[in-house]
Amino acid sequence: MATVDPSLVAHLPLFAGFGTEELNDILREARSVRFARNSPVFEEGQDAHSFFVLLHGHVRATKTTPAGEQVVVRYVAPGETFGVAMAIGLPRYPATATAVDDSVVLAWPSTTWPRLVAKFPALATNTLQTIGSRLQETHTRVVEMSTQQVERRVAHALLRLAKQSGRKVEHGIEIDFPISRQDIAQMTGTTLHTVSRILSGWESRGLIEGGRQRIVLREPHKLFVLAEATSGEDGSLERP
Amino acid sequence: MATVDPSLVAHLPLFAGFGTEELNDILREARSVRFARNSPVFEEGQDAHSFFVLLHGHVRATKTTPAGEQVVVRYVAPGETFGVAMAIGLPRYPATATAVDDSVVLAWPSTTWPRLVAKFPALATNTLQTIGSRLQETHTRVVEMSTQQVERRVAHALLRLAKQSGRKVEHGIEIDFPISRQDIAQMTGTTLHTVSRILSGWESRGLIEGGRQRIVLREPHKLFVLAEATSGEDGSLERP
DNA sequence: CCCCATTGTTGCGCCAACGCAAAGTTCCGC
DNA sequence: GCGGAACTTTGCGTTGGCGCAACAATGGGG
Repeated sequence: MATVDPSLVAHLPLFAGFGTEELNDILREARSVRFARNSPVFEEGQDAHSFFVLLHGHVRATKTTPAGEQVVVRYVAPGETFGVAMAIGLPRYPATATAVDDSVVLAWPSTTWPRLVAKFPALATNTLQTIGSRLQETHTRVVEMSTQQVERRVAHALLRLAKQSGRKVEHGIEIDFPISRQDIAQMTGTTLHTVSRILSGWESRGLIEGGRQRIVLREPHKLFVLAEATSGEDGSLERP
Repeated sequence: MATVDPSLVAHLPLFAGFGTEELNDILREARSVRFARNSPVFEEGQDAHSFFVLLHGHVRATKTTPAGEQVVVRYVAPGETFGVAMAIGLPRYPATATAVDDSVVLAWPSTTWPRLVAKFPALATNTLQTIGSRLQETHTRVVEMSTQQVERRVAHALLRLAKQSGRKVEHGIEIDFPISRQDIAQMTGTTLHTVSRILSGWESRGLIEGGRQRIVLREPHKLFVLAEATSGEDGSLERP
């Protein structure tokens, strides 16, 4: 069985502090799997057979409510771990993971986790930090949803996506995977229609450039100002 | 210095799988501290000098926005850990912790964490599970805020508080610590006024019984129905 | 015991955002 | 190259919940 080149993953947070020797030991247990665009990596409620590291592409994690509404939990960028349900004590995946672009992942059977952790305790502390960061981010999201109105939330979402998965293009920064208005709505707790209206507005103001499942930030700084605007009162500009 | 009786904490998730011997080893590093009602345990932005286990009382964790709005991150019940910033790699506390009732905590200097983890790797995995659960809960909250309207969110919040810190009383279940309308507003992302209106409505319907910083659930089941009510009721309509 | 700060209630006007509807646009498979 | 599915835009009417305001009730401190 051909294992993955350790140098490809040595820099990942999950493997911080590991040497080539140990990495090989860990990588031997993994297999690399390809997922075509729009195909599911795993589904909410399935038992958590594997945990993953994304090597290439982008993966979207969503939760579905009993009423059938979907909410985007997060977007996974290359290098990040996902599907670590077992590590946090869940027998089933709490969300659905979908490849939004052709993607390549490393997959470990969940059963290997306890053994790996026993042998390499740093895996647990590294994962603890990763999950901790995610908790922080999710709290930030709660705070935003509690205190900001939709336009600012959308601005924050775009800036975050650009930071995480932005690609420099001629006229600005393009979000490096297909993302629809609907997706953004599900990230920010609003509706497709409201997002569309907001983005249309921004496009006419030259802040962004839109397209089908495509967004380019042309004026990230102006977006940032919009996102951080202290609603208090600073005699700023609104509504042309 | 008198150490804490191991039998008092042996059942806590943080110490799952530990024997008396090991517990004494760990407890020797801690000191027990009392906080009067409404006094701060630590403040957002302070460096994370200690981590804690709540032995008695109740603690509220809040984040404050640049604009000065507060959001309640969670309520800590006896037996839970809090202030574990250092364990998840944060040099400063990401939130403010306030004793909402006279409380007693066990406090370890954050510097002891690495040493304790090195000696007792189970601490890391136990904490990983705890943080994982919190991440789950926070995601649930995001989903609720994204999809449900205020009344249902408030119902959920009350039910959760009752489950976590409810005390059986003659006429129902009372939330076991002082909690204001404002607090509930900050938990659910709405305003004091809206919460007050909702609770007044429920009180006149006999669902709850209110008072100053006091809430008794008289008809938890009816509240539950309200919280879970599938208003739209379809079952399947959407395509990712 | 009384005062006053804190907490809770409620009426009223308003607007951000939703829901519905309908049409336009882009992409993909056949 | 055609047809349909998926995605996007935009107008319009409605409304949940916010903001303001004024008042009432409660309980702790002096």
